[in-house]
Amino acid sequence: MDSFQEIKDLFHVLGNPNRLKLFNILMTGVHCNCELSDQTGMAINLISHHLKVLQAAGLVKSIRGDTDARWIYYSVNEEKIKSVQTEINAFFDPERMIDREPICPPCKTKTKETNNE
Amino acid sequence: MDSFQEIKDLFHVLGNPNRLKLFNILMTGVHCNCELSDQTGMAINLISHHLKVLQAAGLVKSIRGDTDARWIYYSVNEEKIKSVQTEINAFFDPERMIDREPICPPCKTKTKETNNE
DNA sequence: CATATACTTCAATATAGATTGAATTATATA
DNA sequence: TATATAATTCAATCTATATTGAAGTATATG
Repeated sequence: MDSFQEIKDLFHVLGNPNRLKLFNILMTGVHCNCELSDQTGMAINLISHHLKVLQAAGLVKSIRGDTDARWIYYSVNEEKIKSVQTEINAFFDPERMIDREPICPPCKTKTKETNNE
Repeated sequence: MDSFQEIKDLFHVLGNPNRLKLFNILMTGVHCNCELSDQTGMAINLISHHLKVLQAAGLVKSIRGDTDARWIYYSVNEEKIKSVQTEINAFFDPERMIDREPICPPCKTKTKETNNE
């Protein structure tokens, strides 16, 4: 997948405020479902839905509890976070900027000529 | 404005694929409206709308042409980009992660106790 | 001043996807 | 095995906002 596509997916997934809120909590460490519910006030099934999207994007992972497998613990995928940082820094890199002249007049003129013939 | 709010706004604004596409082009330098239209295939009024949102978020700025003031040239706000980079690196900083124990069992037990009394 | 060009604004519609409540699945425990 | 708990899935609805076409504004030019 090209890097623009990855950036696009990232922004799309984290563009939702509730999803971002959940991800932000997970960035501070492992949390169980009930903690996420307590801290956000979101319905449990809604949390479940958003975590699934975050997981599908590779940003988050989950493991079942070892003492009680009904509980599920969520955390960020640290490898993915690293690559996200790299990608995003490249995306916002001011070095991408080129000192250019917009070609506005030429492209319009061309159109005009074509129409006038 | 707190930094989470800024991150939230950023992701919301760039969460739209067309807006991201426009911003991505502007990251490579100044462009006129017609170039943006050529490169994206988007309707001119739609471009105008999205640029306005990008501008309201402080990400993009525009100036009218000096030879012909009908033309408008768009570019990214470099100062803003710098602060965005800083904020976003802080947001994704793995150092935020704390090695903690989810408190799932306690919080449920507490609820149960309260209900049983 | 009238017409053309570049762009924006407005109002209406379309659409993706967020949210909700109910049903379902997985695990644990009496 | 029956019941309770934790979480997910499903189907239906709601909502924000993207998109479209038409009208409006600003600037330029004959």
